[in-house]
Amino acid sequence: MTSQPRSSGPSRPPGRPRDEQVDAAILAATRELLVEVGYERLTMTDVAARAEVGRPTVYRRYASKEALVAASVDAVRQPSPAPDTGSLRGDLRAELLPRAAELGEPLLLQFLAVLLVSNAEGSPFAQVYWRKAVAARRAAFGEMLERAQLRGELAADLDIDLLTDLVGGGMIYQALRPAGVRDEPLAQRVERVVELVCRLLTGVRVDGPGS
Amino acid sequence: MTSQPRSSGPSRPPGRPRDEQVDAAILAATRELLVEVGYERLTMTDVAARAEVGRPTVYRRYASKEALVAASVDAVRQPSPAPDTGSLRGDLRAELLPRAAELGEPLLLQFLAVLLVSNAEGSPFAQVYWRKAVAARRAAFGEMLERAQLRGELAADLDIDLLTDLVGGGMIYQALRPAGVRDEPLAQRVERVVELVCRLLTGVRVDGPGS
Amino acid sequence: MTSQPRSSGPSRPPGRPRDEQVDAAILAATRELLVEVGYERLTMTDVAARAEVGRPTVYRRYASKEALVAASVDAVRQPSPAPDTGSLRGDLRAELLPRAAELGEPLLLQFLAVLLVSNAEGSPFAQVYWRKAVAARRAAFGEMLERAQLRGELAADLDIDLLTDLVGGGMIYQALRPAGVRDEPLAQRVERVVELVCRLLTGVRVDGPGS
Amino acid sequence: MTSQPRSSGPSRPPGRPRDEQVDAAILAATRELLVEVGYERLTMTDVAARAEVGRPTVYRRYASKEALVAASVDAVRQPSPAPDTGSLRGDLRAELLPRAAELGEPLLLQFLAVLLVSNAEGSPFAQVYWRKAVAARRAAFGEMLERAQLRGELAADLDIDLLTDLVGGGMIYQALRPAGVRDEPLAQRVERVVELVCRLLTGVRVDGPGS
DNA sequence: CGGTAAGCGAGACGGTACGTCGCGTCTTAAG
DNA sequence: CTTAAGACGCGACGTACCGTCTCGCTTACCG
Repeated sequence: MTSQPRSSGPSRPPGRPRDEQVDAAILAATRELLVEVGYERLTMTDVAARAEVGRPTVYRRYASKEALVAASVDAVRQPSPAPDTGSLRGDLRAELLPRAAELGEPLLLQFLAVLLVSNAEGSPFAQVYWRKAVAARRAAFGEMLERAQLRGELAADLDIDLLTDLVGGGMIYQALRPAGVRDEPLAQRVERVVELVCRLLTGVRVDGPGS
Repeated sequence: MTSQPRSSGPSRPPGRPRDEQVDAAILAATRELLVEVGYERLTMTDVAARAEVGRPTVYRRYASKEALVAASVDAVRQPSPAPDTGSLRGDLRAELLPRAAELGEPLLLQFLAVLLVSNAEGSPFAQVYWRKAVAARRAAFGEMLERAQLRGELAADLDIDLLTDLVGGGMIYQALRPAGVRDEPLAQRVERVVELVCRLLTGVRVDGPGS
Repeated sequence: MTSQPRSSGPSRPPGRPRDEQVDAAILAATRELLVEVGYERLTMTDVAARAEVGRPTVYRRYASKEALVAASVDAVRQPSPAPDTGSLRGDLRAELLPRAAELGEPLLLQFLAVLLVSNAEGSPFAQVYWRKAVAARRAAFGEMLERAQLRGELAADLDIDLLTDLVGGGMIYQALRPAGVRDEPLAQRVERVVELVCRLLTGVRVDGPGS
Repeated sequence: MTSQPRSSGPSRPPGRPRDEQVDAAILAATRELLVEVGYERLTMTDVAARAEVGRPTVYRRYASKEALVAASVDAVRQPSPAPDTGSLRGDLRAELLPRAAELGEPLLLQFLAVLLVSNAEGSPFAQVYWRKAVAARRAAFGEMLERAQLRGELAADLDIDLLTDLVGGGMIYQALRPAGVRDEPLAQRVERVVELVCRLLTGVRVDGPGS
């Protein structure tokens, strides 16, 4: 395969090609350090050292620390389709519980924080990531809710985008509460949030509509 | 008797007391710069320069950038009691709309981001702030909901703490969405979230489950 | 004695008089630290602390570190008359050997170095001290040599000022050679220098002028 | 064969080599500032600025101000052989007058002072320099005197090492006397010292002891 | 198969912020 | 008016990290 006759295509650029193992090592090192020390205390020098790579080799791939971190986290997210279990309750659980598990991973949590800080500082990277990764998830969630509306499980005039924000915010909020303040495991807490959301969305009925 | 050391009382410590104008100038400079350049690009040197103060004078008060920022924002929050308008809907609006206005201020937004980053990095400062500032707000909100439960406006078995998370997360989420992604003014968007929350909490039942 | 009726005289200035014990403590602390850590590493804070005195109390007496050091060393030198033993050799020994002993004291050595550095930097303090302390010693030495000339022990046309430089430089040079380079005790070495000076000044006569 | 590491030889270390122009610029800047403001007022920041170099670049080469100054002066001294004119008088003049000229240069003077201060503070740098630079000069001077002894111009039993100290001290003393105290140019004064030394060493006997 | 263009590890470079320390001045309260 | 205590403005210190550069070497392709 090495002497493949060009086949056609964009005709690989001249010179030595980039080492893919280096690519992987850099991203892995970044993720590890991100979890271990956090964004602020992560240094390019440390990343290069852990990846057993020269510092310029990192910069050849990513122009800045911010870009490196973005890429390292981006690479870890894999898309998954919106669940379709047939019931709103089932869909919600199928969608949100895995999401909660992800939030429990320190890497994603860390990244979330970075995203927010960068965002607040007007970084372009935040917007890019938001549109790319967050928007997809939101769209899936939205479809899920629309199906529930079609089935009549959910009030048809509820603003789905708004609802998505509410549920998403509620979920993320759990993960961002400092560990020392939380009194129960994240997973359990999130489970209860999911239950609450189900109750609210399917129409609470406090003491009957009769009054 | 003349040399009696005032017996009890706080009896100021010896030496020149700290200049309160300096205190104020440092906090003001920090807030300004936080808004102008953001947390990462804020430097102690710049803070000192803007406050027209020596750098060690800043460090005398705050051991680190993190502590400085925490204090600067902390000083800006003033407590307000939970509203009591007599109806859940009125209370929610009275409580949440001012909160939304605060979120619109770049300073608080910036601080929120810092809080999250610091938190993820295991900083003690995040926990302290959380307990001090956030917890008070949450308690007020909780009382508000409890009154609604007593009045029968809200299902008595709803977990108020959970509900608080959900609403709080939904609110904050609005503020943290990158400006470029938002399509309507923050205030207007939040108003709609409040409406949505009202509908959910008071038991939606738009067209009945029957149809 | 405390209630002495003013006696008369220049009518003591108003207010609390300066504490003379403080004066002494400051100078003593300075000398100790000068010997222990040297001029560069000596700090006003340390001096004040060791003297158990506030820092401004030091500054009230001495405007700068340089002035403090000058005063501290100055206070240790006491004048002594030029010896007059009747012979050049006796006078030289009587004058130079005590001087050598002084050079052995770390304090004076340290001060000498400071004097030189300050001098090279054009400090006024160096000149003042030079004129005050060094000049007196030089004058005494000069008188000694003049008496020797009158007695005919010393060539009458020798430039005494020049001779003083030569002998003085030779003496100081001994003290300034780094301890690690010296191979015999300072006192012994200086004794031999004195002997050499005596031989040279009284007119060496190698193998007769006849040739 | 292609990857053979050159077998023996110095074989440059990996990485970018140090910029020799930077080396030179730093030393030059140091010398200039040393002359302009003196040792105490010389700052690493100023050196770096004048050399148009980052501050860390200076620290990469010299761990401290002391080491920097040592190197900067060290680089300026070039060895010269002991003169051999055939007569003690000629040799003395040939050796000492150039030395006096050097002493007239502010740089060397400044350095001399630093040497002394550092020495008194127990710095290793002083001893190193002493052994390296001073010892060589002393040896040359000693050889010169030995030749004079062999020729019978100088008493054979004079201790040459001691004599070297005496003459050296006398010379340096001239340079270190504060400029404001000196009344004639350094060069002229030194010339007279040389003359005096010649008279003393060759056995003074101006008008005989008889008169 | 030798040339050439790029990748690579290493590390120096200019710049900038950090957090500390010392200087010399000031502002308190106590005497 | 002196004293002890200590805050203040200033500015240097030595360190760390950023992002760029320059080395000598290696690795692929391309003629």
